[in-house]
Amino acid sequence: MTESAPLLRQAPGSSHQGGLSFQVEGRDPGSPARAGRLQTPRGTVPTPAFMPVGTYGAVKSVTPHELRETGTSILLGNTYHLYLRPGHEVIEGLGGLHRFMGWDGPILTDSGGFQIFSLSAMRAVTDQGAEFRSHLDGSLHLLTPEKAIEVQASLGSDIAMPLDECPPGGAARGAVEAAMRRTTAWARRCLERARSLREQRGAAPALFGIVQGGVHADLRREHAAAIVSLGFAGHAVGGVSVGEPPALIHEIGALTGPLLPEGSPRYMMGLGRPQDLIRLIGSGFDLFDCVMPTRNARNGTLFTSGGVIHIKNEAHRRDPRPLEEGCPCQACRGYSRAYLRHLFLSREILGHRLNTLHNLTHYHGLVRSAREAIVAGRFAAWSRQTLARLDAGDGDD
RNA sequence: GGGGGCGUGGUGUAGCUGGUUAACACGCCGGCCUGUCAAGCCGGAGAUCGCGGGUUCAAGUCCCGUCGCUCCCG
Repeated sequence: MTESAPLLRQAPGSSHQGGLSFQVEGRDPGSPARAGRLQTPRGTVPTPAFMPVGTYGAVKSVTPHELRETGTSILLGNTYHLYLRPGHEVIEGLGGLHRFMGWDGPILTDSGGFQIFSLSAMRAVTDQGAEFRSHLDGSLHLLTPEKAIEVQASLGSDIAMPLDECPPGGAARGAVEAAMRRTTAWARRCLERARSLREQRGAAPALFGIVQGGVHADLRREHAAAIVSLGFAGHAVGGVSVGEPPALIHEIGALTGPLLPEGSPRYMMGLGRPQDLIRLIGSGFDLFDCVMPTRNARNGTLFTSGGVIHIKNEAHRRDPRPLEEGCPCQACRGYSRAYLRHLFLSREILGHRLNTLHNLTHYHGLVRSAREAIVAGRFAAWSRQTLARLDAGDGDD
């Protein structure tokens, strides 16, 4: 973990790496898929990796200790939410987000760009930044690219995301192009602010660039080139699964993944279902985050290698079996589907916890299997078989 | 014994002075959820209105009887 041999040969601005290094340890001969190791000052992340979403400084219903048990190696936190509550300066005063929430592993923070998009009813975006109203109390705030970096730095984030503009799936081409230009301009400002912070304080988060471009192949190519040229420590694809036809998710991934540098991490933002992760790993992506395993757990949808289980369904009322035979999670080790169904229908918080632990364990197990398959040189077969099981089953086999 | 109130889908209730396919909540069944305003959202099944009779073009909605529950007075 102390070794710091940056492999960002393609990235000219290696001074922006913020203590990160990334090694590719295995490649699939038939696709861009690779297995790697992302080293951060707070620990190593074997890739492909899934990042549970801890918006408010907590992965809902579970503790950091339990997250470790599910296989979590890196978390996602959120600038927008923590800035509004309790306030980044409060967290900074208490020793930073890691100490505040009791998680000592790496944290990647989202910039708030997605909230500008998803809370669109209460915002106005200009070149200066995004002016928005708090969803908590209606107060007015201005989030600039510089501010986004400052907030993430004071949280103590290990990997910060630049402020970007994420147009909705149905956006007109012109709007997508405008969002790209703005995202590029903001990316430069974010890099500059990170550089100056590093000079002032001696430390600043590593920064990943974000590629926009909507559903247009030429725009994705153009923006990938623009962002890659700026020398980020890693690269993300944003603006995916924001309302466009689902089939395009994989097309965008297949096109854009290989356009990003091989020597640094590739992050597909906000994805996805297990099927999506498998395909995107096949397109060369290393990092993912998504609310799906945690939110769906609380809403009663549980993931297994045979497909999805709706735990509230009548079919599970008297089912003594675990969700998935052999799953190492707390829920599968100790409880029946019938009991989990009962907890869900009774709205017991234990149900939310067990369901969340199961879904995260399943997600981490999935990407770990992908990693092992890549290292073993059998990713193509693994991918085909795993997808086939998901497509065939309903989880109740 | 006398007087009053109530009986509407599984449960609890709406249904104004009678007028199209009886509403709501919860429950039940099913689905959705992709950089979390989300322990959330959407949909479906389910009552002919205690029972019998009457008035009326038309009754859950008025009248009579009856059964059940309930309150008050003896």
